[in-house]
Amino acid sequence: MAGSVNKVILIGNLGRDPEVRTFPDGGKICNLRIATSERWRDRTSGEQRERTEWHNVVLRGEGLVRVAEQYLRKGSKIYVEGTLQTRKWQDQSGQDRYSTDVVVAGMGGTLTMLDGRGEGGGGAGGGGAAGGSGGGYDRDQGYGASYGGSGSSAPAGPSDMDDEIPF
Amino acid sequence: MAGSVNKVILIGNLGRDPEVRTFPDGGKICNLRIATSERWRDRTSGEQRERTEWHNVVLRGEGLVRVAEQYLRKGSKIYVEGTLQTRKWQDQSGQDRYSTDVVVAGMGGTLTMLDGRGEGGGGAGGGGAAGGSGGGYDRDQGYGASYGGSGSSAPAGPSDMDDEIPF
Amino acid sequence: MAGSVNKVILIGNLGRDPEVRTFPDGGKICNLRIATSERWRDRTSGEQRERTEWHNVVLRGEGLVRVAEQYLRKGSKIYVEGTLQTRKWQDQSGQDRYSTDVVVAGMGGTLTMLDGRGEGGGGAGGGGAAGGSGGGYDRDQGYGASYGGSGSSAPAGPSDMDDEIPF
Amino acid sequence: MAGSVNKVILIGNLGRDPEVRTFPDGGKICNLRIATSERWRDRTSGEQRERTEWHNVVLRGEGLVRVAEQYLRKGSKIYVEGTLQTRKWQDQSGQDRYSTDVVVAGMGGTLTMLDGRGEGGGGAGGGGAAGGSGGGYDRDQGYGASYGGSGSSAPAGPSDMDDEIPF
DNA sequence: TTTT
DNA sequence: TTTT
Repeated sequence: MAGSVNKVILIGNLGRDPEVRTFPDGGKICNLRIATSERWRDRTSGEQRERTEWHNVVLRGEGLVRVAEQYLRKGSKIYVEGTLQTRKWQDQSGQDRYSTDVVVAGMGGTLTMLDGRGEGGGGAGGGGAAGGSGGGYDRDQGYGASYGGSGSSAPAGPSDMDDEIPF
Repeated sequence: MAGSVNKVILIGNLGRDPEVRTFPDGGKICNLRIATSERWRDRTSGEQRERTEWHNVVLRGEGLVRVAEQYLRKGSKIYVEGTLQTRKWQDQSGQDRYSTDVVVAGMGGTLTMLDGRGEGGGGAGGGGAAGGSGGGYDRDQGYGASYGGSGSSAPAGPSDMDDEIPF
Repeated sequence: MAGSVNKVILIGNLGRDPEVRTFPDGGKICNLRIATSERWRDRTSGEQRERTEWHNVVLRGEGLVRVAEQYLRKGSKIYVEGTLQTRKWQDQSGQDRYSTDVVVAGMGGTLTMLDGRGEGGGGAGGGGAAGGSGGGYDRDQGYGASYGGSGSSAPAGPSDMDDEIPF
Repeated sequence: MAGSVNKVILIGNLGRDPEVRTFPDGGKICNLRIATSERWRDRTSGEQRERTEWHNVVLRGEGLVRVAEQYLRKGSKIYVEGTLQTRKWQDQSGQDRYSTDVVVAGMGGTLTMLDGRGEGGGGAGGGGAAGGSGGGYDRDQGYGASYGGSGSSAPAGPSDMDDEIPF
């Protein structure tokens, strides 16, 4: 089906430090846990209510992962743009289970830090944008999934084999 | 946490007819199953690849539900804007399970039909927008979640006279 | 044309304090000047480049204007979601001129403050969200254009009890 | 300012055929004129109102331009995602003038056709997505700005020199 | 289970 | 100038 769009935009804070996983082939992904919350006044009781939602975010692509490792910490506030993906897995008893992630990768993926100057909870150092640099993870808006370097002009460099990666 | 955003934008087709549930208090919700798909050319093999993603969409609010009942059918192409929500439930064995939905409701929720002229598979009739219906489910962009009830069907309260305001 | 979408999402900083205009009928709008900037590395020279874009943002609706007056200052970082609107006017010589604004109003409009805790440059005080107010400018996500007045401050009509509904 | 976002999302119809401009260096851009419209019921009069907004959209990057040339026609319905850019120019009398465009290019830019099957008004032929074409303008979602070919790993291939191009 |  |  051409003509489809699958886009998620989140602004929230990390509930814990980023978790990076390295695969045998050297590929890496990074898992983030992001909280968003909404507040509203209850129509009937007039009380203030709040609800926090937790999101599993997966960063793919060396540039995005490196930025996360260097600058993000528990508490960091970020903007991410990615796609919704539900993956199937099996629990110990062999039953099918499903988990839905926000995958930030490739051309449509974006990660932007919103903390004043790269603090967060740990001391990510650096600052808003690319900071260090040398890496080329600067782009359109904030850090983009621009794992440029290597000449990989494809949308999603190392993630071509995503299908095979049991992240 | 103020300062958060939780937004999902999908354009896709319904995999089946909308399913409406009515609650004891008369409230209704509507469940949609929407497919999005992405295509890309594999970098190494050069082959065309495709992956379809299925999304659970929940419409809340009488206006949205009515529009879905009247106009949407299996195959309908729509634009929806909503929020990500993961809910917890228990399976037969009492185990915790989680499901993630795209909830279209309230002020940030939008549903817009993208089919040429309100067909779909069944014969939704009508067309693009809500049409008459006297319901006031017309808004900013397409059908909005404007269960304003009280007659407040206008886009922006005091701005009804925007045309006249030389801002 | 049903089936259209006109949406702008900006995250940036105010270039100056908000400017509020009051109309004879008591209505108010607020003009903001927001900067976004992109950075990229020039492909040929390898130099770091930056380009700043300035946006005219118009807030309509008493809730949004009040929030801006109270909490926003030059330097404040905000998220806004609105629509693109180009208006025509005439310069002194009677020539047609056009200006394009991002209008934040109505149901699709959102303004969220992203500063740590409601500072900005002046001392907006308060914090992230609507603060006390009793005004109902709290909503789905951050401050919404919820000039509902009449008591309809809830996110989604019948879904007030969503927590209890096992949908 | 790191940490900024500048994003426009439009769904609308072309008011006329795409207009392609070729530069001395062989680079191309394509200008589109897209209509979006909103409908609402006037709160006081109860009358149905409608307002159409016209947007100038600029496609940059050979892939996007080629897709536009091949498949888009007056009347085509499309989804575009781009950034807001205001450019300054001088009229005959030497006065500064400004125009605001939605620029679709680079990594954040997306163009997706929403017409049933690639019709439009002329006979764009083909269909929804890029289809054959051997061009590789298929990506994440619909046609992406995947000016792959030439090994240009940069966000916006030929647009590196955008600053210099008086488009 | 949709669409192309 | 598009669309409904």
